[in-house]
Amino acid sequence: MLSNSCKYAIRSVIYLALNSTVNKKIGSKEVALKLNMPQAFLAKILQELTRKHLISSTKGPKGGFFLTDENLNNSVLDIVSCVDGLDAFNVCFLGLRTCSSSKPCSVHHIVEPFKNDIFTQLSNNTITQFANDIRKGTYFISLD
Amino acid sequence: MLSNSCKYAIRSVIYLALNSTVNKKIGSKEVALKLNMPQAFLAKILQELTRKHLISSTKGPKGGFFLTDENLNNSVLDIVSCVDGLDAFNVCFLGLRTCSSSKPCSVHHIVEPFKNDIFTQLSNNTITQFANDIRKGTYFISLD
DNA sequence: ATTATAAAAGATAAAAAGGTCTTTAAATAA
DNA sequence: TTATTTAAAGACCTTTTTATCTTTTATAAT
Ligand code: FES
Ligand code: FES
Repeated sequence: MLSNSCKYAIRSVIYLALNSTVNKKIGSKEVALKLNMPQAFLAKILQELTRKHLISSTKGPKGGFFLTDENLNNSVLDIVSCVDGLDAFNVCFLGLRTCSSSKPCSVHHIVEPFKNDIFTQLSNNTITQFANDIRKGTYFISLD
Repeated sequence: MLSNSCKYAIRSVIYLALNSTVNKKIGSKEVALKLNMPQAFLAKILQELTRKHLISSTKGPKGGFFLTDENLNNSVLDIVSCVDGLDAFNVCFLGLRTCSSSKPCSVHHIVEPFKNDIFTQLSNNTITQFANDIRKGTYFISLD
């Protein structure tokens, strides 16, 4: 459902939420290492997120990526929207031209509630909230 | 979640279930036309399904694709398994190395029930049963 | 000022997915 | 038996995704 790039993006942003501050910026190298992602590829993705103001960065020594309060208040769906777009939430599981309850495919009744649930979960929660749940140990984002 | 090829495959097989018999074989041309799929590409997919005995075919005049009783009793998951494999049902939505309730990602509690539901729906129902629901008008597979 | 550091930019490339085209083989109808 | 029809096979092409490498730019520490 989500592209590889998008998965990398989400986990990276949460990692930054958990581990960086404006005084402790983190390089793409560390993120890639800790979350087991291809470094150069991740750098590109973070670059795009920066361009779209979903994360922040500065160059040079002690530079790197970090999240401002504004960045932290974005929803995870903002990340998805930025990297993949929102098409995935509108398409039919079996490839019908449109996904709708008036002309449902054979699995629509299962798929639609799921799409709604996941959409709600991703749009109603900020990066901070996702990060907090990781901190608490409720959920996980790394691979160890 | 499913590849394009797999979506084509599922809808085609259901179309064959609804419209073909051993005495009324249907060419890839008709299926492609009726379900709005690229004909040559679909031919390749049907070819593979034939090789794996999920559908049947004969060459020559009055030849084409059709389903035997045995074919009709396959589950839709058999199609998915043949075309895409079953990986999609095991991977983590956010890209963690493993998807498990013991180390869940932030959306696991939503994704896992969905994966189970859809897996059950696809594995517990035969092609015939899917076709019957279409016949009844409960669900749809074409695009008109 | 100089140097070291890290992101930005951009060119390049490998792999996978999606799709087309041509030739060959099998079956049937005439 | 010949012509016709349709799937099978296989070579080829395009686009998207995933990824790497090199050069440039900004920044901060010295
Ligand atoms: S119509 Fe197929 S998922 Fe909604
Ligand atoms: S751990 Fe992410 S979907 Fe199960």
